[in-house]
Amino acid sequence: MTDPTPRTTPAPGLRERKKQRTRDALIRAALELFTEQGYEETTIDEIAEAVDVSQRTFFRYFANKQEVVFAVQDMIEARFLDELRARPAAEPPLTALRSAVMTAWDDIGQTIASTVPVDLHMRSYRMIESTPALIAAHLRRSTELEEQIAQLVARREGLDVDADPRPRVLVAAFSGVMRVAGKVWGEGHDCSVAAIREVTESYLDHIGPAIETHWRRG
Amino acid sequence: MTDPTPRTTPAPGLRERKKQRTRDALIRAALELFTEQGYEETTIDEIAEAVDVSQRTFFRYFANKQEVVFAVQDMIEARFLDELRARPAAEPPLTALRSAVMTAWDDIGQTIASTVPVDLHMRSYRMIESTPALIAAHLRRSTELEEQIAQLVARREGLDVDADPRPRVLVAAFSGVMRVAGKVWGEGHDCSVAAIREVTESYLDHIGPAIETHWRRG
DNA sequence: TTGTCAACTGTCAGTGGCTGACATTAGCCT
DNA sequence: AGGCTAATGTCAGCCACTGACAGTTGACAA
Repeated sequence: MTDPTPRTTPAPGLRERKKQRTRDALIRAALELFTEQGYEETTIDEIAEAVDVSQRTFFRYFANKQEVVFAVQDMIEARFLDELRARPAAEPPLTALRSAVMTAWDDIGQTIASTVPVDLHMRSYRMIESTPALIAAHLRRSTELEEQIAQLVARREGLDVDADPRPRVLVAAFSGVMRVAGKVWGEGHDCSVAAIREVTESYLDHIGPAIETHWRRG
Repeated sequence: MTDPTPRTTPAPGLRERKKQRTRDALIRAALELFTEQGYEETTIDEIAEAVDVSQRTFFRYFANKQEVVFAVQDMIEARFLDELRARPAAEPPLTALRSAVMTAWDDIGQTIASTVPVDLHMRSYRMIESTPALIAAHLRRSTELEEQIAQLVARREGLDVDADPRPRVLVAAFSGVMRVAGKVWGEGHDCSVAAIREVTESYLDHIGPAIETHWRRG
């Protein structure tokens, strides 16, 4: 009766599905509470109670209170990095970054929205930017992600990140643009995925021509 | 008997001096413990006990555990901002920044060293860079300081930070260089103030000519 | 189907960061 | 000297987080 040949994942059993549901519920409940009454004002006990699990269980899914806030970002970033790794090596670096972002955003429409509605994600973004402790965490995460991207870009081009400054510079510029795009989206009223796609695309168009000189010595 | 006409400060009484001593002792003890056994591994109780005050008193001097780590940086930054404000308006922006840094470092030799030995300060710097929670806090503080500097630079030049991108760009470049200089100093073995002065100066020399075009419309 | 194993969860007790309330001490000022 | 007020100690309590132990529940083989 059961089909034991799924495409890639090894058939998630009942246990795995249950775990996933609990995790998703915790994220949703946490973000809902955080955005409604504030991050500091929300207790882990409240979150756990909303999902009807023990406080201890919360900490079995998330190492700390901050982690649940960035769970969605984690998914998006992981997807982005995967896409980036999958881009053909022949593609110029900025083009690869751009394509990866776009593909990632498209997938988010399906994958993420099933966990957390897009507008909740947007409200969370605003909450992060207005909570000192989360701003700090966000900055740290950003620098770590930048470093990862720089490493990937360098490998694509066969360069050494420490010897050649161009990967880090490109990634810095790219990240700066992405950051501004995210900010503009967060301040706007359009919570759709299409909106952030649009904004990102137009912003990337601006730096594109300016940087996209031929890297690889011909 | 008492001289009621000090130059600027209104004659610190016994109470004030005592407070200052307690605060300094707390900072010294905290940094000493942090650098020796680690930040997370050190308890507020330990710090308080080392200075022979109650835990509650610690929290009357510092809002939280992180604050004591950055107390010295706070002094340095405050001094730097003061110097920057005092620079003549005729000076080109980068020159003003450079002069302010140099003067600040010179003062640190006297002012800060009396609170915390320079080598302890250097060890603290290394500890911060290797403690995730402190890295995050450090990044947030840095962006806030950058914003303040950008505001000051903009005012000097009679510009609007939101309308003209140049202040923020200059400050970003300046901060980047300062950051690298700090890193290089932290990795080196020379804990003297002269060393960091030297490093800073040489690094600033590099970007100087590149950016120092005439800003003010002549 | 059943029984075993391992994973998931709840409970409990405890640590450490942090705060409010209240009493006590100690510098300041007349 | 004595009143005022700031600084401190004490205590009780909240909340984030953790280890230990026990109970429950999927997974999997006999």
